[in-house]
Amino acid sequence: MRTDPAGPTGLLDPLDEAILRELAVDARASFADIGSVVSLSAPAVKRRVDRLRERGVIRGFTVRLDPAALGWETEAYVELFCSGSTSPVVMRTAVERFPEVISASTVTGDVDLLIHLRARDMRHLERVIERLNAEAFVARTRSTIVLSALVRRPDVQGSPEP
Amino acid sequence: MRTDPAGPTGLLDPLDEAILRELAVDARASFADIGSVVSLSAPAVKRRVDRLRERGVIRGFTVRLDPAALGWETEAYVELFCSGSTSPVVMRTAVERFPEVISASTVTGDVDLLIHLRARDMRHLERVIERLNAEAFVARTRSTIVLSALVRRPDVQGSPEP
DNA sequence: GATGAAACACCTAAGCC
DNA sequence: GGCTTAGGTGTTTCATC
Repeated sequence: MRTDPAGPTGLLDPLDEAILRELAVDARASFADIGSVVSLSAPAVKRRVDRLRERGVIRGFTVRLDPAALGWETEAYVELFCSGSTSPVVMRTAVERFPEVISASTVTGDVDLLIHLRARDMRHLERVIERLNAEAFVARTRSTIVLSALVRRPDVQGSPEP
Repeated sequence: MRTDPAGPTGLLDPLDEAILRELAVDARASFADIGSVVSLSAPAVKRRVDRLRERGVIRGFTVRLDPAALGWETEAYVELFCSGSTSPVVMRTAVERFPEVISASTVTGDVDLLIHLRARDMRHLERVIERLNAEAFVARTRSTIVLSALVRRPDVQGSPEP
């Protein structure tokens, strides 16, 4: 078995890190191209990528889209205050039905659920907020509209485990 | 020039939409595989993908990583209240230096800057918040820690235009 | 203007050392 | 981890509609 220099902490081999950096920049890069950057042969890169997928470090590969080019011009955070003690499963099921939702998390503090979403325009956003407010478990909402995006970096894109 | 069924609104051809859906699920899928789903030949798919890249709809392809598997277990939102009228450029420059920051946006409301970040653990998060607080233009911060991620969907991953 | 078939170069994947 | 090879893929060209 291969010695894992990362150990149980989840830290990675420097070569694995370099490979992930290249894949983050261009996930369709060939193993040979990645290999020439990290000084490894193509098969060696493939083996490491396969292993990273097996380990669950790599969840998959996806396309980076420009939402504005697709007509999604409005971005907002909507905080949900829930009535009584609503279970996370109920929240998740309800919120998942909205294609506008990018992420939804239960959080510490007054707010029960923090939602990050995109809408085509303000009119669309208004309708989404109304529909969120209409959910049975939602007591009230508080919205914050994004004025300008200063930093945008890659983040996890896989669905959370059930 | 090609007739754009999308028009100036930014909406897409149904075939382009289908191709983007496939790429969102697996950005390393072969053009032939995508073609068999959308009923197009591999060259036709490639030409459409090339055109989507030229148009800026596709910004690139990236890897989806599991932060927990990489040792990033803590996720939080930090709201920054800025002293006086700090320019967005100053905010951006300062915040960009933090590798922990996933996104930073100027927003409506009391808060001046909303930051989404990941840290290895609570101790790490605490240090990041301290460092953010130490920035010259930061009056105070308010933090919200993510308890559990209910929904996580792909979002833009390209850097915002300067 | 867009598509599909074919040709070639390149890459992936699975075997070897 | 590198090398080799067989099969698959990306990319270009060309004819067709």
